[in-house]
Amino acid sequence: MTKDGRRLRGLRSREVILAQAVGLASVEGLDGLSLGRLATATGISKSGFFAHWPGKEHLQLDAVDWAARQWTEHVVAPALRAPAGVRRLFALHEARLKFYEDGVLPGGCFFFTVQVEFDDRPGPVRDRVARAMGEWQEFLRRQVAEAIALGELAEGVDPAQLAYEIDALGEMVVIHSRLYEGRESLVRARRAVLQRLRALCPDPELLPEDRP
Amino acid sequence: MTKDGRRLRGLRSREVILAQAVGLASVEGLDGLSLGRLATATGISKSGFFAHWPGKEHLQLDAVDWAARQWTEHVVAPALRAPAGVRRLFALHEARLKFYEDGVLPGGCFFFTVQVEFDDRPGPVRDRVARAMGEWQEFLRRQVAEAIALGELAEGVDPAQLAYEIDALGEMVVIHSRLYEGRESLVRARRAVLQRLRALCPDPELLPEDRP
DNA sequence: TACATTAACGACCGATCGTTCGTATATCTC
DNA sequence: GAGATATACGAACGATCGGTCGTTAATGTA
Repeated sequence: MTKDGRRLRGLRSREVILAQAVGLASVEGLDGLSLGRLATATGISKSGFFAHWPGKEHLQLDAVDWAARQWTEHVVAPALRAPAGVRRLFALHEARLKFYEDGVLPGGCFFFTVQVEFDDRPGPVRDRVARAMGEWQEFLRRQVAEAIALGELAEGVDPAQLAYEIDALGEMVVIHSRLYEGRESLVRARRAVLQRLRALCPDPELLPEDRP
Repeated sequence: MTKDGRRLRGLRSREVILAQAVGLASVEGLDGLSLGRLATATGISKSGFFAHWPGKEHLQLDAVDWAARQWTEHVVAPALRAPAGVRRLFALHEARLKFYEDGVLPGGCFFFTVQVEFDDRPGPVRDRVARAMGEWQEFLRRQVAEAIALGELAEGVDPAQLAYEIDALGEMVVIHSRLYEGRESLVRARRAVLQRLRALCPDPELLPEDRP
């Protein structure tokens, strides 16, 4: 019935604005991103934003949710196609590296930039970011725990500790690869996790070889 | 001869300004830090800065150098008191963790914040930051190489790879510990490196025990 | 068809940004 | 002591910030 009405058009604008906001924020941060620049980037007037959000902060909150959804689609969902256990764990790590390598976001990683920006600034945005990242880390831990339960990782492994290390190597790529060009950082992060998992896995054949 | 003359007073002001700038920048970034706030924090008028630097960017460059000197004094120098090899390598990691734990800088780590801020923004500040961080990583690699040369690490170890992993675990602490309070992140980063080094070291007795 | 809602705009607001300028004064050099 | 130099200031600049307001027009609802 509705052809291209006011409501649908509004939803589309919302989507365009949020996508641009997440992309720009991955470079200059959610607060560093000014409404003026977002306006010129989207072709929508500054004051037009206030038809969708009561203020900048609400737009920021929605941007965080949008970025979380994007992360789920690009990283979590593809990895879930791998069989549970150590293979899914490594697929998760590789999907993340691919996300960075493909340059899905111009700044590399939205959450990385935004969390550094807000970690010392209490408020709703910080809380939302912390929650989203907490859920991701919890998800990582659960994958490790599942691999242990399946007997695909040594029993002595501490899920939280291993998840922490894998996450650290993933984050480091964002830092390193942006400051020094080249794929070196990607290769190192991949090798580090692969070596670690193969060493802890009773059946290393489940994982790709270390030096193909 | 000079009691408390213009020149000496100038040097002191410079020091006060840079110290404050580095502290504030560790929280809100070098660009996020505004001259107005720096003025109220130091008690020196905004326009007074221009007696020392021709513009904000030059102040930022000096702040990077100041932060690098601080890092050398607080992290590198103490670790150099440990004997070369794997002990010095681990002392370096521990000195870094202590730097974060002591809260020397209100934002945790100057270079971490600033590099995220500038990694997508070409210019002299970015170059200076990249150089300082490159020197630090090169220094780390040399410590690994020396440990191998001394026979304190297995021969197959790739210095760049191991240095990369140690650095990643150190950086992760800044992210993690600021968003989720508590020392958990410090403990994990310490354990991860300690386990890794003990596993690679022919004489693990050189290093502290894993679970004291 | 009548009326309320929604999307979007341009003009404008006070605050803050980095920066410039003229000025005052204490210190260094000669 | 004279003149140059360095430190620091207050006032003001144009630009940009997030945000308000009144308005227009297309759409949704009745």
